[in-house]
Amino acid sequence: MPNSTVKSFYSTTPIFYVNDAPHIGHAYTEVATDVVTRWHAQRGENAFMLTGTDEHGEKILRTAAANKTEPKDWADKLVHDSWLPLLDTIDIRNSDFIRTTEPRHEKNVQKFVQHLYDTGFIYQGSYEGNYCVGCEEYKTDADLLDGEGAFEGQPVCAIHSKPVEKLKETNYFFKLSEFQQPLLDLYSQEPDFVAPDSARNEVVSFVRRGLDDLSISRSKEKFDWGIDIPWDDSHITYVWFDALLNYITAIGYGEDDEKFRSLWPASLQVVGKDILRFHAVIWPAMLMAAGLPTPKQVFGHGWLLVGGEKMSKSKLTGIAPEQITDTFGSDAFRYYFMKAIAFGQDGSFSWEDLSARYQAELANGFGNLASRVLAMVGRYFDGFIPEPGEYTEADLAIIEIARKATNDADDAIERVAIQDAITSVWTLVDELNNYITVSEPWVLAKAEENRARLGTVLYVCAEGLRALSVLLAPVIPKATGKLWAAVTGGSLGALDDATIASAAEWGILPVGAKIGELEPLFPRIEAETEGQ
RNA sequence: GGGGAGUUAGCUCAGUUGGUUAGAGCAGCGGACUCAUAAUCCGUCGGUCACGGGUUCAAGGCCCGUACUCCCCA
Repeated sequence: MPNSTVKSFYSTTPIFYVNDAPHIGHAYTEVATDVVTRWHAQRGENAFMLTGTDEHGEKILRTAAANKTEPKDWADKLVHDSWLPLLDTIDIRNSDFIRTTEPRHEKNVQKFVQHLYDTGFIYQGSYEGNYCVGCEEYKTDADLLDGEGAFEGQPVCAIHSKPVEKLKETNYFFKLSEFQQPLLDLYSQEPDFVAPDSARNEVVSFVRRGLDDLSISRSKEKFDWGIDIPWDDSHITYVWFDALLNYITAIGYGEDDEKFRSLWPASLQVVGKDILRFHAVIWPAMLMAAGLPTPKQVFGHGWLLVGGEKMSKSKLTGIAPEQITDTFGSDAFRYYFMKAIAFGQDGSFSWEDLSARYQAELANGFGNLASRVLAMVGRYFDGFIPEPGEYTEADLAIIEIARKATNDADDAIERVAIQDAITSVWTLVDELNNYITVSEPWVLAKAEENRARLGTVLYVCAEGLRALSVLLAPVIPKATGKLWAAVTGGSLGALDDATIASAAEWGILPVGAKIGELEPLFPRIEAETEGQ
């Protein structure tokens, strides 16, 4: 429901290459984008998150053939068997899911390409080079190695170790070279366009060295699984050119101007650092050529390292997200990767660390806090939220911490510093646990004259839980949903409707509300050797 | 060959523009407490900030070099 008076926040993830097997790297990108987007939604903004699948290209055509099926059927199967389930596994709340084989995409990619052709940014040329089918791109000599074994004497792709094919074709080229200066201007005028700084530095130095025009078509003689070049049906669009355009075709480019204008330019486009160049160089150049605004920010995040190495299926360290969620749940998955790793830097994953943080932070820190507070409200006040009396210094300190945690976390999200945001929120978890110990409600409960004080202490605790439900909802939506339901007892409506700002306010929980039951949010996990 | 990032307590990491005795969490050790998922709270142990030079009144932070790790480009 686009509303012009409400700020919009449009975020994107890269689209999954449909042939890949989902692993925690994919899930990591999705979760990060989802957390930031949910936070903006919780602020009351018109938040829209896009993800999807990239389904064109020679490799998919070949895989489909190897599986004795049509490429579209093959992609259908993978989307439904792998990618949609992945989003469910890690609790992603995307607003839309674009597939590059959908008419809304194909048709409007053609419009875009035609527009660039008409305005002279695309021209015909010829290209000769060594093509690697695995990479789906031409390789320079430096990318090639001498073949070994069966491929003795042939140049092979350094990545795939398979022979490259010598190809010469007439192609259409995008005048990327004309955008060197405009891109450099963009980077300097909008320093946050590429983040973090390390990524920005790489991009800037790359563009400073000059840009070559980019081949954006492939002859159908080779394969024809792609989008036709509209004025020349002997060519199809190069997969990357096709794929990048998903970010605008999904939101109405070419056919729904109102929707498109309400969301574009994107606020945040999250990518892994391996594909940063496509998103921070080629993509903005394409948009400039078409006269469209560039996204506010392209954020390149780091790799997940397993045992010190980049995780990949070929190194057999690829980990399927369900391996983690089956044992720990989706909330723990989301929390762990967001809290343990500085977003933007490489980070190491280990089962030991995951397990330790689950136990120490989620079960003992947060989950147990919820249990002890609700148990005391139940035991001492029959489950009714007590009335607070006059606040002492200790109470006011908690109120202030809730306010500060909210503001600090909000600032951190603005910088896409997800880890910092959670750390800020966690100060409230820790301080509440501390507050309870110091306030000793179980001692107060022993003497009737302390009844008022006991009520105040537990009201402060309950309000703290209310604030935490809101602040942690973007990260651990399932657990906070249960906690919210229990602590408000339905007195404050839906958690989704509670704004971030309300977490910084005090005294919102109605006195006399009946709390609900709460099962342990993060039950202890006995087996410590899971995940082999 | 060119460029970028990194190397800080057993582990994972913070350390703004250089400025008092280098921090956190976890793990370890000692204690307190019992509302709670044997949870919580307090205290404590622990670092020649990769190595070698240099600039400075002052460097984990700046400069030069070396080693190792990773990434991008050619």
